[in-house]
Amino acid sequence: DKHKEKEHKHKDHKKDKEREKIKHSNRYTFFFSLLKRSPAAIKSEPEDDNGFYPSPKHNKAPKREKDDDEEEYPKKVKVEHDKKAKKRKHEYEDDEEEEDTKHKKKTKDKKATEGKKGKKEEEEKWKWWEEERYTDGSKWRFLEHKGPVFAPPYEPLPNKVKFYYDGKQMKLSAPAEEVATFFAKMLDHEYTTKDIFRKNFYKDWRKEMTSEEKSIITDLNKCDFREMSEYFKAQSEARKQMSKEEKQKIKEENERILQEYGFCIMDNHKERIGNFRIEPPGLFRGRGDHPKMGMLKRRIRPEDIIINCSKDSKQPKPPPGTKWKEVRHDNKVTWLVSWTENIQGSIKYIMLNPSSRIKGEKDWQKYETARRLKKCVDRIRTQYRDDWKSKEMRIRQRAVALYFIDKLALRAGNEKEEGETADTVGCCSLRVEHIKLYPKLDEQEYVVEFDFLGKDSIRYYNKIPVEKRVFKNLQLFLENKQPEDDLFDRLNTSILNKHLQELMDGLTAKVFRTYNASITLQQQLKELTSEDSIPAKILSYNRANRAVAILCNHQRAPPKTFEKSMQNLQTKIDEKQKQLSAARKQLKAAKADHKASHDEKSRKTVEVKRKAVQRIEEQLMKLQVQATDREENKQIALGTSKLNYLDPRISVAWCKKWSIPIEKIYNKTQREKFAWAIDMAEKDYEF
DNA sequence: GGACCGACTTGTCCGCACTAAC
DNA sequence: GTTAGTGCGGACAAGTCGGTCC
Repeated sequence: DKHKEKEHKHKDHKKDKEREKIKHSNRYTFFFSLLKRSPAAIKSEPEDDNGFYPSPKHNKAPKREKDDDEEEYPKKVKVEHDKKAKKRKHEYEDDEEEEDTKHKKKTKDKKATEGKKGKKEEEEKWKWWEEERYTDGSKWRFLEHKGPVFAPPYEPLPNKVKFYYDGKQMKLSAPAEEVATFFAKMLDHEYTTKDIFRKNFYKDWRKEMTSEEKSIITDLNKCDFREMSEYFKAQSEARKQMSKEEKQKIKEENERILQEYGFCIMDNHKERIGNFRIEPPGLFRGRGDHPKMGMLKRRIRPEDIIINCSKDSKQPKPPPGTKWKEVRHDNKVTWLVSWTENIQGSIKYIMLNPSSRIKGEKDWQKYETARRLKKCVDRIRTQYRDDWKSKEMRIRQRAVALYFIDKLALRAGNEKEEGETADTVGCCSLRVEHIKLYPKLDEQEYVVEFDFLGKDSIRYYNKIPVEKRVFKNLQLFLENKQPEDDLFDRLNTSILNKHLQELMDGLTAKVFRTYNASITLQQQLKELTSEDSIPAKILSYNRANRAVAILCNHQRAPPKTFEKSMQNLQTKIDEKQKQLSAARKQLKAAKADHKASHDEKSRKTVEVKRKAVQRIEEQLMKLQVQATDREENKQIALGTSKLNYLDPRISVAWCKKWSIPIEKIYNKTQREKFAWAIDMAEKDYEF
């Protein structure tokens, strides 16, 4: 627990530093140049969307879409479960005749060779995507779990660890001491020097003090936490030095807890829970310039917990001597446990792991919605272009905002309560101060410069030429406004989403992000992949992935060890190059030798040397590819887009098409999350 | 129509365990 | 066997979006 706290501090400190760096860097424009085809290019070529549909003969997806529509209208469609399931299965098989029988054969053979164990594993892998879904809005019929795992109780400091106030030693009461340790653990970090942090901390700390402590401690600056801090450092060091046996013991204990609390039974299936541990108390550290940083995140007790499970299940027991706040049986929601957090007053949940049916279905549905957008995106684009000319200001604003959301993959931008969170914005909440207009900039006309902090206070900086009409509209929106005024004063996310709902059922602002991300991946893969070695193909994949990450502005702080590891790689490349030239020389010599002697032995030597050169060339190429990939990835995070925006079926299809093992693209967790896609997508899948 | 709430997705970060290299 | 490097997975903050109430 203590260890974790410390880690926290570390994280935040580093984060701050990197943010600052990012703020002053100008790499964005550079990275946009990496995008072979910017979203703008995609936009101006509407023909891309024509003649693009999969042939129904081999593609399973179009059928699935129907299912999706059905789920969109759960109340309207009521079909008997079994019947429908059978029907669907039948359709599925018809559809896949050839491929499917092949597949079946394969799995049969596999089962036969793997024997009993393999069979068992096969059975354990439940293909929920081949089953019927609920159409009545309920999420489950049966739910049983063991409740949450609470944070370990506070362990008071040993007496030898002292706290000093104004130079004098002072023994704190347990509650005050606990909060003090939270601060002590963060001592090395910059934000303990920040005014807001200190102020918030001090205020909340006082609430935990006895009246006597309150009267003595009146100034945070006179508090000396250094001994505490040293103690925790020593503890974490000791933890690292633990013997193998001790570490093994801890691991086993964790595994035991996982087995006991980490799974639930939902509708006849054992499913993995996502986060079954309750967050430990500590000092809140939001991201960016958060007004609540330093506040005390209080300990969650059983009395704060609401349990959700089915009536006929064995209810989880609260710890001895305690009670749950409530036990409810709501099958219209997916969570198992919830509580209200004290910093923002928001509700936190324990839900299932991404590999679960309930999350997977939703994910699949998300991509189906994005695919429906693909079919009507031309119409929508035509319409918003028309709307740029509207007589009504609100319609023009809506149309320009939608253009940004589509072209730049901006987030919707809900309003936020001022003073409650860091000052960040999305599209609808952009302010005048966040954009600059340049009628002409470096050979380009009508350039808009965006500079704002988005989600997680990550800076979005981009200069982008727009169409003349958009530019003129923006000038109009800016008229008579102060920098802190809203750019789109007649628009908010609710208006925008209502409009989008009218354009397409289920359409909201974020669907554009999903759609543009997935379509970009598909296009980039088509463009970049060529008949080449597997590492080169994977580089192409990563580049396509990277184009999406740039589009979505998914950044990361360059890894601490980046420069060093880059250097190491370069050294390796240099060595390989030396090796290569040496090998070539040897080959040349062998050839000359063979020319002179013409005997069998020298011919063989030539062969051997030739192969050696080939092998080294391959190794060198692999290293170079690795270096390129890593360099390009320095400040870009691929994970978020891979996990949340890219239709996994595109990647699966690509792997199948180019005979790349899926493991090269998805790790174990990702394969579990995308099991549905891996199972259903064939090599000709089209998003 | 707007404040507020609830449910759920998206996002970044870091330590640690694992792996590869020596 | 040791060490350096890296990818995974957990933690938890911060978004989106729909619904309700007034």
